[in-house]
Amino acid sequence: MTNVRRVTYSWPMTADARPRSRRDRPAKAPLSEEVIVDAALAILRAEDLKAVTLQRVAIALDTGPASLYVYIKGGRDELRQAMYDRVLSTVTLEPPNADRWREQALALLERLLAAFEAHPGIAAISLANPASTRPALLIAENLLAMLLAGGITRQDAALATDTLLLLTSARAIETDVWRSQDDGHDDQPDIEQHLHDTYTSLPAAEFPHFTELAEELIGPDTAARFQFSIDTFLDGLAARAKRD
Amino acid sequence: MTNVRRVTYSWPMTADARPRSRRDRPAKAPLSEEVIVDAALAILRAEDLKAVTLQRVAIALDTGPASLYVYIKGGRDELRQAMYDRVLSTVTLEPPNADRWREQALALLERLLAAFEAHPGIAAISLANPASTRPALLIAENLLAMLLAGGITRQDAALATDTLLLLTSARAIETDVWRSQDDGHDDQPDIEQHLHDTYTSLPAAEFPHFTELAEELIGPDTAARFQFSIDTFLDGLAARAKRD
DNA sequence: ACCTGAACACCGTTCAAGT
DNA sequence: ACCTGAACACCGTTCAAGT
Repeated sequence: MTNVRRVTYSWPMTADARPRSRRDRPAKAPLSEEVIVDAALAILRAEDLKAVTLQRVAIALDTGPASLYVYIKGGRDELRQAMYDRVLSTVTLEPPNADRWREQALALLERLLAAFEAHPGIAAISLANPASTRPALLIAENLLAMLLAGGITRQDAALATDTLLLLTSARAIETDVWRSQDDGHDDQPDIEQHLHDTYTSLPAAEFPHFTELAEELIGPDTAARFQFSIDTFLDGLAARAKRD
Repeated sequence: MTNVRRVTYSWPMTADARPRSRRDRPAKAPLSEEVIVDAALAILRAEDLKAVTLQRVAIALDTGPASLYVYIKGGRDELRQAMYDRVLSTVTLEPPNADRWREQALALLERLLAAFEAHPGIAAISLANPASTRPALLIAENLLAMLLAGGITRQDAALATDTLLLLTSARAIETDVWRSQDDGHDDQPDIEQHLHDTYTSLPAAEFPHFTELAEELIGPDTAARFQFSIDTFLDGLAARAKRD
C-alpha cells in the first residue's frame, strides 16, 4: 500500500488550512470532572476565586466553556461546590479523645482554617449552602464527636458545631478579602497601619474607646484573633456543661 | 411681543423629531449619590444584591450606567459600600449600662441582624472590608462600650467586639443564602425537612452522631442558633473576666 | 462640572450541529 | 454520549462627545 498521505505542497499552508491530526499535538487528556476541578483549583491557588471562570478553566483545558457542561451539569455553582469539597477532603480528622477534647477541637478548626487560607476565596463557598456533602459532613461529625466526648450536652454540642464551623468560615472569608485588598495597592503602606491611623484620628467625643483602644483592636493578628474566638466560645461551652 | 413659538405642523412629527421639552415629561430628579443609593436599596429590598447592577440602577433612574460614575466614582464597589452604610445607620444605639450589659449587647446585635435580614445580601458586604466607615464604627464603638462597662478587660473587649460582629455578619449571610435557595425551587418541600432526611439516611457507621442528633442539629431556627452563639460566647467572656 | 451613547472586554449558559 | 462553535443576554467600566 502506497502512502497516499504523502503529498507535497507547492505553497506553505496556513495553520488553519492544514488538517491537524492527533500526532501534531501532544494527546489531549480526556475531560472528566476530576480534570476540570484540578484545572479550576490550579487557577484558584495561583490567583483567586474571581479568576476561576468557566471560560478560563476551559481555555486551560484547551476547549470551550460549553464542553464543561458535560461533566459539570450544574454549571458554575456545581464546579464551585466540587472545588470546595476537594479542599475540605484534605483536612485530616482525628478520633476524639475525652481528655484533650478542647485542644483537639481547636486543632481541627485550625487545620480547616489553614486549608481555606491556602485556597483564596474558597471559604465564601462554605456559606453558600448548608453542609450536605460528604467532606463537609465528615468534618462536622468529627467536631461533634469531640464535643460529645468532652461531656457537652447533645443539644449544646449540635449548636456549638454549627457555631464553630460558621466562625471558622467567617474568619477565613475575612482574611481572604483583606488579602485581596492588599494586592494591587502597593502605594498604601499596610492595611494594619492604615487602620491604626484611622482609629486614632477619629473624633474622641464620639469614639472614646476606639481612639483609646486602637492598639488592642488592631494588634492581634488573624491567628491570635481566631484562637481567641474559639477559646472564648469553648470556655462558655464548658461553663454551660458545668452549670447543668 | 408676539408668541413666536406658536407654530402649526402640517404633518404629525415622529417622537424622535419633535424636540422634547422638560414640560413633555415629569421633571427628572437630578442625580446625586443619595438618589442613586435610594434606587439601589429599592431594588435590593424587592429582590436581592445580585439584582443590584449598575445597569439596572441606571434604568430605574432613567439614565445609563455611565452617568452613575459622576457620583459613585468607585463604581460598583463604592455603591455597595454606600448601601451598606445606609443600612447600618438605621441600627439604633444605646448608652451602656453596667447592670445590663449582656442583655444590651445581645439586643444590639439582634437589631443589627434584623437590619441585615431586611436587606437580602447586604451582610456579604460587611466581610468585604475592615470596618472603617462611620456607621460601622459607631456600632462597634457602642458594643465595645457595653463590654467595657461590663468589666471585660481592654484586650478581651477589643477582640470580643471583633468576634461578635463577625458572628452576626456570618449568621446573616447564612440566612440570606438559605433564603435565596428556597426561592424558585418550589418542588422541594422545605430545606429543613430535606436536611433532616439527608442526616438520618447517612451511613451510621461513618456518621454515628449526625444520624442520631439530626433533631438537635436541625431543630433550632436561626433566631435560636444566633442567641446560642452569642450567649455562649458571652458566657466564656464573663468566665474569663472572673478568672483574672 | 454634569451627563450620555456607544463601545470594550468580559461573564454564564444554551443550542444546533458534528463525531 | 461526548464535544464544539457560535450566539445570546447580560455584566462593569471607559471614553469621546455633548451641554
